[in-house]
Amino acid sequence: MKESFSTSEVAVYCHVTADTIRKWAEAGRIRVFKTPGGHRRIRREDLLTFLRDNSIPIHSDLKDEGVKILVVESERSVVTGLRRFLEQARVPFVVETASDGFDAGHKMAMFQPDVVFIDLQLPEVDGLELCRRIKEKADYSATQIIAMSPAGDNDFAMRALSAGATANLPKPFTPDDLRRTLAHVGVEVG
Amino acid sequence: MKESFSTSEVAVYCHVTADTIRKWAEAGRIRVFKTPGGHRRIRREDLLTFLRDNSIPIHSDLKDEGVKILVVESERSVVTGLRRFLEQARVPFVVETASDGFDAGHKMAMFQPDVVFIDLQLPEVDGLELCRRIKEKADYSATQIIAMSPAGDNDFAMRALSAGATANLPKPFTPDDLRRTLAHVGVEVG
DNA sequence: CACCAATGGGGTAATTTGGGTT
DNA sequence: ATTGTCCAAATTACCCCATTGG
Repeated sequence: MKESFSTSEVAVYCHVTADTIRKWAEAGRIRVFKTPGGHRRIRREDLLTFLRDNSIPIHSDLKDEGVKILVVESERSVVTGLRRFLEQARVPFVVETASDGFDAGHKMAMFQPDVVFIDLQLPEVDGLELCRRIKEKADYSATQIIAMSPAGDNDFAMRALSAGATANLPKPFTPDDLRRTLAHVGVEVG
Repeated sequence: MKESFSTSEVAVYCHVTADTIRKWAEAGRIRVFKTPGGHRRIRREDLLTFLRDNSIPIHSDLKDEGVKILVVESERSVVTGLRRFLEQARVPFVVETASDGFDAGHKMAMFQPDVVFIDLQLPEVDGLELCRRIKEKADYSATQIIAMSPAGDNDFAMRALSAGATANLPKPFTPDDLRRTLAHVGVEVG
């Protein structure tokens, strides 16, 4: 996530030109610091404050509400467990769900999750194929996939990893399984 | 693509003067936000909503380069026929394809098509379910769905319409079938 | 070191606002 | 009731070119 912006970048978010941002900075309307050479930089935090103070719509690129997690499953069992765990661990997060291929594709595009949980035993959709589909898109090369296969089925787990999953989570899982798996995909827990 | 406009720019699209836009903004009729200096800005999205709500013709500058069409099928037969037809008819268009539910959902979100062709005999996906999934999202209430069922199968065609399709296109189809169907979903041909 | 798109400074032009009126 | 017009003051956009940043 970008932590600071130049005047012209801020200009886009504010729907004005870079010159106007310059004026605002000179007038002290927006908080700014300068590089040794004199170029202005605006911190993300300061930009957000400014946008909020002036009721200017905030583009989703600027928001940071925590880890974005998409759960693809048919029941709601994983979501509830995940929610409880992350709340207790005080990890900021947003969870969305999808129950079929269409929803999964739609949410991937709209929500741009950091982590995707995929139940490999979905009734309608081939979970392994879903892993491949996500990973084959360059935009999602950084997206972490956690495949969920029945506990004990090692073969299934291996196939998930070769289909593009970063980690495998047995199902059902303990809080400790979850902690370990999330840590493995780079989500700081506790 | 411009993402926001000043009052005078909006005035042109609405066929009134900038002062009138100002009044509309004050009256809360059109969604607006202000720069710190007090100048009004209207987001493209909000302008389009306003124009649609008031049945004001939408200038092509506000749209992108032609009718956006998404074709959901497994072979490439429909796309090639469609391309040839639209080129010959000199209708500006952009076509994208999807071959499964995931792709369809992803392209719907990224591409935001005006018209979606759905082959009801897809091997992996239930085309009727796809129609319902698209139509149940409020964002796509204006999206036109053209279902494609085997010629002669009236029952199939009827089910497609009740699932949310605007029109049915027999498969295989003639250029005239295509012209009629496109006209029916509001694409001006010839 | 050299490149080149981006930025700053300062001056000027064009738009926009708000309020009152037609 | 809605829209178009007028005005001065304020705000924003545009322009040139030396400097900076990646």
